Amino acid sequence: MSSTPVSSLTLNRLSLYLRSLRALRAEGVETVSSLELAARFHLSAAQIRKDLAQFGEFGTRGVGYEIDQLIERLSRLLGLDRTHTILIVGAGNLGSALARFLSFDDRSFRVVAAIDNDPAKIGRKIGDVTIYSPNDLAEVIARTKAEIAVLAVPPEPAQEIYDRLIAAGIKAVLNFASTRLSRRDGVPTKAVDLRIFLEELGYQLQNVSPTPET
Amino acid sequence: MSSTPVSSLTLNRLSLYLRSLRALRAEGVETVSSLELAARFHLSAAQIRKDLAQFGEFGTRGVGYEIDQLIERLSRLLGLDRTHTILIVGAGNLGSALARFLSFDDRSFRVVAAIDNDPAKIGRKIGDVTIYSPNDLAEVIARTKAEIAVLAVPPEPAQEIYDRLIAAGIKAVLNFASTRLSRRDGVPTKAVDLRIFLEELGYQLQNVSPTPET
DNA sequence: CCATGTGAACAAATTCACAGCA
DNA sequence: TGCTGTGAATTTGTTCACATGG
Repeated sequence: MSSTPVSSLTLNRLSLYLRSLRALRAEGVETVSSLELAARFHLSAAQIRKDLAQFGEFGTRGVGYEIDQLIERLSRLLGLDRTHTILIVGAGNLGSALARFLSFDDRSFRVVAAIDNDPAKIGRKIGDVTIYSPNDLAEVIARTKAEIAVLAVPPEPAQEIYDRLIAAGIKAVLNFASTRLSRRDGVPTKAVDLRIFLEELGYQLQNVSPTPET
Repeated sequence: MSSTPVSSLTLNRLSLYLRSLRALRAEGVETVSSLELAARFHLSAAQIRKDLAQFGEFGTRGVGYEIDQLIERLSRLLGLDRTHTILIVGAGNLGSALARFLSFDDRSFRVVAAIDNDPAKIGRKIGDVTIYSPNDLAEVIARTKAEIAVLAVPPEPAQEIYDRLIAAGIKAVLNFASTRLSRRDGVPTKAVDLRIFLEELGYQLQNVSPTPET
């Protein structure tokens, strides 16, 4: 099915385009050109066209893009037309916040369970989400059909837990632990390292006014 | 002072190198070559050398890098040798979690205050961090000398709050609101969009086993 | 002799500019 | 006519390979 492997950068922009398009639709706009979209949301027109063109011809020359249709197509492309189930691993401060935060109001993502090794937490709930013991990991994943694990545990046990998650059938991992995981082939894994973002800002702060970064 | 503007990519790798070096130092290692560092932490040796060389000659040929010295220099470079003060803006789920989570045990970053517009929260604390009213924004920033704002508010008011923060003297912003901010020149601003990370994984999940991304 | 530091080759991503179609 | 879709040019980032110096 897939022709060229799509880069992370492109994918992230598609999410952005989708969000922008939804905003326009909410305003009742029906058609938009790459130029309008770019001007409105601080993007690059040429890039929008390049990104979209990778997946087929979405627009009509001389007119632009039909918004509803483009939203529909991008949603399908990103897999947002079905629900992805999320398992929160580590119900500390960050894990709990993510459990609530990622309970978006839409149909694309749903937090189905949480795991924590603190006996005091097991059986309790974060909003609608129940916390289970690591002992029940495999059972919980099987029962809830959790696909994506959000790893919010300390760095030390992260690798071991990662391996166990994959052994138990998890299909993708979003890793908030500040440690480099050796990744399992075929399991998309994305690292989000909050400390590194801060350090980048720390650097920029010292260096008066060089080009601010994204 | 600064010669070439340093890319975000390079900067983020420097943070990674620093972390790796600290791990080595904790093991009592005193000297390391780019090759050893690369092998140990799944990095590229040539890239380590290129990245470091941007900032002067750090190593000695035939030997490698003296770990303590390199840690010292990288810390200084990234501005980690002094404390950066953080203001949490929005004390909802995410903001509160970040307030706790970013209270690292080291000297580089310190959360000094939080802001929220919910009257019920004002005056209360998240760990050691007191929550203040948006009305006191300027006063709080002046008193605490907060440099970095961590924006964890809903998308709608994000732009307005961002502008107010900068008017009140904030020097850098880490933005967790899922909205594109029009940024103020000279104020480093970094967006962290959790939704987009998930959507990327959502895409990869559909597309069986193409190259997993970082 | 050995690992750094670096120019030169390569690869990836972005921007330009225009041909071609509605 | 106007905007898409795209090859070509450019810029940015990474890897290679080696001369240089401790």
